[in-house]
Amino acid sequence: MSVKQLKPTESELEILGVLWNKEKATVRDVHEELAKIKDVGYTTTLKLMQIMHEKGLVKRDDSNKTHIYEPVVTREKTQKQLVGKMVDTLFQGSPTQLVMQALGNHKTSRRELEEIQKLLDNLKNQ
Amino acid sequence: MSVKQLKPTESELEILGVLWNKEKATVRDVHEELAKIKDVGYTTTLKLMQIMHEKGLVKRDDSNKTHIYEPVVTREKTQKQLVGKMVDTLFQGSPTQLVMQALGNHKTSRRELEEIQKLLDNLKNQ
DNA sequence: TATTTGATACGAAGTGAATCGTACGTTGCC
DNA sequence: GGCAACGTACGATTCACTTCGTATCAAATA
Repeated sequence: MSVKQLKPTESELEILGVLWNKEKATVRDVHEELAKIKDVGYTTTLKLMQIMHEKGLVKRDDSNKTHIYEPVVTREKTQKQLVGKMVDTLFQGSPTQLVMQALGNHKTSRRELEEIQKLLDNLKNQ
Repeated sequence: MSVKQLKPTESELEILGVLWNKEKATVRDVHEELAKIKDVGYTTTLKLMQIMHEKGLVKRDDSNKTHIYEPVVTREKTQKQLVGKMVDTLFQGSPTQLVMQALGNHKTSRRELEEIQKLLDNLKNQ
């Protein structure tokens, strides 16, 4: 059995988002991505990534002066974890309600609707 | 324009969940519900509900000694708000990905699948 | 009436997240 | 060599959330 995964904080999620997209990245890489969308100091990003390392959310190669970070937790696992929590606390345990909410409140392209339809057909035939 | 709705905290969501189900409730009502699922003191629940009142998340009738609380924010608005945030930070802006996640990782009854199918048909025909 | 019960108000402590300044080391020029 | 640039480490602060103890008041009751 693996260690129970702990919930990333809001800021940690932003950093994970960058790491998931880039696969690997330095603190500066991550910071420059974040700087595009929020006003934050370099050492803040550094500190957060160090903390994430302590928590085991990311691993790093520190054999060189400039450390290279990569995510440990996957995007899918994290999505599953947080969606599950949201279903529990906000949708009374009904993922269907969540689906209805998400579908009802966003514009969805025909292409995407077809994709969902395919998954739905699969689920129905089993 | 209305005041921007602020995000309820984890504990506040638990309390809102009770209030949404009961429509109205006293602190004791809420506390007894919460006590079923977590170990917490009465004054803690009281304090939280007072803070929620200050924030405008709930309103209360304090014309009697025992105050009666009811939610100001609706379940639907709150769901929409938090789902929207989750789509942004965890699903790269794609509600479809969230739908696939929710559908793929939970057992869903045929009855519910039909319900989703109905909504999907509606969306397709417009 | 005196006591107990049950309610609100509120201060204060504990905790965790986020932020940043400063110290310090290494590398690469001039 | 000396300086500037760039990197990590880390302490200290601030802020929000959570928790609970204590004070206080009002109502019910013995």
